Amino acid sequence: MPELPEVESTVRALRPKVLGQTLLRAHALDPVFDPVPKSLSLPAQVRALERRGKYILFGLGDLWLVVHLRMSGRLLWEEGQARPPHTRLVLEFPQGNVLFVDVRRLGTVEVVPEFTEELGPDALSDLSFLPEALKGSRAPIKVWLLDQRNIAGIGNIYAAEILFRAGIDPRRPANSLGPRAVQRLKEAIPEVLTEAIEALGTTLADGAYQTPEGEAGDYEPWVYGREGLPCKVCGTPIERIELGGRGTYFCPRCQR
DNA sequence: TCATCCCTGTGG
DNA sequence: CCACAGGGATGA
Repeated sequence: MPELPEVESTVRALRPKVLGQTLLRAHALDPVFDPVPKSLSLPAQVRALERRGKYILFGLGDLWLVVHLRMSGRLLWEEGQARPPHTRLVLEFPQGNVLFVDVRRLGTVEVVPEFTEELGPDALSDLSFLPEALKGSRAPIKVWLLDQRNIAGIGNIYAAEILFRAGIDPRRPANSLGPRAVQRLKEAIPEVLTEAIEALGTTLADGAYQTPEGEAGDYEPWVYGREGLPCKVCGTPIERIELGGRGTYFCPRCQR
């Protein structure tokens, strides 16, 4: 589910709840996360809450509690005793709890002294590296955008949305993009991601994603998940192909 | 660079 | 029943 806009929305909603607050206890409801409470020295004050790509980092004393939501994870803020199905980990604060909920159990929570993931520049940072970086790869541009070592934060929904906005066929090799296409891509990335953050992300029909306070995201994809439906710009049916093992949606007329 | 796997649920 | 799902690690 969660890509940069959903993760950023999650962090923004949680920051005022937990920044500077004291994590009193951590409680694993899934044996996979038993090591987490043990490896923390509690109570500890939350000195930072940050997003790096799609990772969420809680700064706790000298340690980082690192969360990756993968496909179906989410963090909820719960002031009562409610424990939704598939709650895996509870972080207890004086005024409420942060719940890590994850149906598919692909998400990860780790405690580390240092964050060492090898991530490319954040998708919302300065993108002037793009032209040179793209020259070095023959991978389809959509596959390139999904590789977090190239650029961090873009996932399957927004890769499709960004390439639609930029008018680029997702199958084109990265190194085949001319200067004008690269420029459009460079502009489309922050435009799409910023709009999605303002909408609090994308909540698909299954309703799996919600903000920590239970709100749905309002972003409405132009192409993602719209196979066979008319392109909102030109009316041509949206196509679905497979790229890099993932479903890939695009408008064959608007994207070349 | 690809398929495969991790895991669970839903929809066709 | 099978296909597919917002992500990513792994090994061939």
